[in-house]
Amino acid sequence: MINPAPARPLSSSIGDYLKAIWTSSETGAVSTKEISQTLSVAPASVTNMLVRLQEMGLVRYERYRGAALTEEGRAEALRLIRRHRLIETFLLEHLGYSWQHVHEEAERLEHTVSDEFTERLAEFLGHPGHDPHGAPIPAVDGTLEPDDSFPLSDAGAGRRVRIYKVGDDDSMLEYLGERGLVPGRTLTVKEVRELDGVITVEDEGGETYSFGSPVARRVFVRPVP
Amino acid sequence: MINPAPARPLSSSIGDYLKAIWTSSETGAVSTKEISQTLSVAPASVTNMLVRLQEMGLVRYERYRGAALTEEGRAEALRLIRRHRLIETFLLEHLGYSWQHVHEEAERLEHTVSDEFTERLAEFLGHPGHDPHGAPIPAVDGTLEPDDSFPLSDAGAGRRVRIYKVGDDDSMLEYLGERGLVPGRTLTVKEVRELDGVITVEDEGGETYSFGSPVARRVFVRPVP
DNA sequence: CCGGTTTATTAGCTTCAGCTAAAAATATTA
DNA sequence: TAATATTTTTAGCTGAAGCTAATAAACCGG
Repeated sequence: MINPAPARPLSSSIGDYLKAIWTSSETGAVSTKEISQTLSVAPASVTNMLVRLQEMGLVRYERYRGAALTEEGRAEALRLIRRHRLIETFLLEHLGYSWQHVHEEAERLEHTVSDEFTERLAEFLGHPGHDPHGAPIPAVDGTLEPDDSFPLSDAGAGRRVRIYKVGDDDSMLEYLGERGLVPGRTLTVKEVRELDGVITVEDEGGETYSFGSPVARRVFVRPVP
Repeated sequence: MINPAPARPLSSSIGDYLKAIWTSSETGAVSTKEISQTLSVAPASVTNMLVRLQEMGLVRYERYRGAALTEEGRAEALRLIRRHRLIETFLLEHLGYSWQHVHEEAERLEHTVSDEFTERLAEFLGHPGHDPHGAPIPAVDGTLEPDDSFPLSDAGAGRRVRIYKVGDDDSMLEYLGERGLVPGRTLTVKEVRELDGVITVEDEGGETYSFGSPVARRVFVRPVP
């Protein structure tokens, strides 16, 4: 069975939990506190919800030990992320949204929209593989392109890299967008200054730019062969 | 103040009540029963909600006497209807939805979408004045084109009429759409049979069609000068 | 104008998803 | 390792928005 719709439609907050867990679960289990912070919800509420999510089979959870998604939970999270990214793409490319406003709107819409809407939208958009931040869009069958990118701040001097995606922090996006730091751009790292982490890069036209580490940590790149 | 956004975002069920009241309020106050049926909700729940809606200033309500929208309630209802019809237009014209599926999706989306989304979508669609059923789309300032159409079943023999809108009953829409009974079409009424209410019309190409009264009551027309 | 039918309301309960405050478990550090 | 700090859980509450069952008002036919 590929990507079966959940029996009962999941409430929007359930989806928020799944996404939050998915996002911060690169390293195993996720703590109550972490979830509570991502969702701006009291820790006690998180505990509560985790118990329920476990009963629903979406999460594995052990008291005082944190939570992780089950296969089913992961599938549901990826479905939401697919929706989110497709919707973002639509808002940015067709409705002229600014990067600042997209995220919030997409966040709300992704919980409301049906599978039919999602797939028709995908069709309308020409089945994009990435959203405009460069983040890969999970496929209908729950497949997600492996992500081997790393922060620009970790690239050594002399490296040639291509921007893969940019973090989706609202104010940062605007800043990066204005400077043309968008996915697909190829840069050569000229210098990484030990002292303060300032990194200097050169674009294809020979222009050079310098960024502090807060920026460099939010621009993800991959090596260019 | 033109169309002020409500202080707190209204929950989706509140919107459902407002729309339900608006829709069945051509003749003054709306009864608890009527609302209860439109929304498939127990009468007791309706009473409950009406009290709250009154406290919020969206509805005028007197025990045992029914409810009517206040100016504020009406404005909110029209805002939702504007959203609904714009969304329907998008789903039908750009995502290739069938008339059957549009309504449900639009119903859910209209509660989620922001004003910004609505207006950007209106822009994207070229600020249409009517949705694809022919129903007028309320303007941003809450203005709604007066509707002087009447059911085809009430048009006397010999009348020349233009289809203005078609009822949005799901199965009916498909039926009508297949026969090209869409808004804008001009027809001449040839005969209205007393006995069973069957009405025979001729289109501009000289083709004739006959419809029983269930259909004829759902096709709204205006006289053609 | 009285009695029955229909429609509305009240009272009291349920579920969801949050909250606070207090208690318990785990982690850290002196 | 003991004391302190941090994190997590438990217990119990809140507010929406629904529900049922019982009661009350309004309407209607004889």
